[in-house]
Amino acid sequence: MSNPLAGLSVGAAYGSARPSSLEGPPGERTTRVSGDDWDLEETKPCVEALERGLPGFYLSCFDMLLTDDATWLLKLSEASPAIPVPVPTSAAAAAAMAMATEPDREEPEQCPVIDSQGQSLSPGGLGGPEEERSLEQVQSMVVGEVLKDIETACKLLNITPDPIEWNQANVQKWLLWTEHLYRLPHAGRSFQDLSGRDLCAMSEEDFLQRSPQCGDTLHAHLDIWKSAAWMKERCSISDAKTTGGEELWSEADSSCSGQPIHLWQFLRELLLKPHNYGRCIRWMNKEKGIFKIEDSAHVARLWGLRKNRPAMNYDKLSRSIRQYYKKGIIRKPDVSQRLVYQFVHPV
DNA sequence: AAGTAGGAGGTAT
DNA sequence: ATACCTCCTACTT
Repeated sequence: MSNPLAGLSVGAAYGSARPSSLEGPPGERTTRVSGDDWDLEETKPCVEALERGLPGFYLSCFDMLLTDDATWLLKLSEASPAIPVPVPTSAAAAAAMAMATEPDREEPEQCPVIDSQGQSLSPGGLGGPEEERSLEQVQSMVVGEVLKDIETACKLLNITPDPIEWNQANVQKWLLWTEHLYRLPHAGRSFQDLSGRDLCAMSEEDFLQRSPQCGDTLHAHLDIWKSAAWMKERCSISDAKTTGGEELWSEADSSCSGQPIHLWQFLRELLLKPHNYGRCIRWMNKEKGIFKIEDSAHVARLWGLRKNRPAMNYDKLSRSIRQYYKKGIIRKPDVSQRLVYQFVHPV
């Protein structure tokens, strides 16, 4: 309950943390293009290492990311002097998350999940509960490490965590940083004239257009930052809630209720936080409950994150919305517009 | 191309 | 049974 990250799914990033028997449901109709993206090698040892106290959790991928080449630092220092040496503690986790958040790249049918809805704070019993608990530890640890990394990067680059606030120079710094961290070819020039807001509005295709080699990777990493901003917001809200008591948020936020969240609740949560999600979903007429999905892919991704469904997309999300027509929860407004829906019972 | 609509079969609780 | 998730076809914008 006080865990601000309960209900947050980073399970996708650790796709194979569950036994392989869960790898895919029987009877699925399409072939899984490639499961490799969802299998972090040596996950099991990693989890075990975690349980033992963790040092070197990310080591298998970490050494690859370390480098003594510091030329990038020189470039960066032009913009922000006196920078400490960065230590990307959770670079591997971030990379894994990048894969997970990248929308529909390969559409894995189903990947094993860490169910973050299960409020399994049950005392460490045997077998199942124990495993559940350790998976939760993994989850929150990954989230924590990713947030920490981003915080470090922010201090280092002197930029804000939320990409939307970046100016052109900030964007360049972030690009340089990301390119260095993940050894990507330089593409900064292709993004020269863009603010953070521009960047956030760009689809993966836009990224690829500007940088065919690594546009997809950059887009995925930006997604991590966006998601992190989202998580951070949740944290602060949760903290505020525990100190401040029950108010408006508690009614809207279902992440603490223990019940699996419904899609309509989730959409309303997003709508109630325009500061964070106004870019992807917003009220057109709050009184009438009419809202517009501005960025269908992003909303779908958020929903997939929340439900541990990495293969979620707008096609599926919208199908679920359409199931609400019959139930009288959501409908199309009288004047039907693309991506515009209406709550039948607005609050 | 992306969105809309709804059938059909599947999973998880 | 409920609430999706996934896949699909047909149609519209």
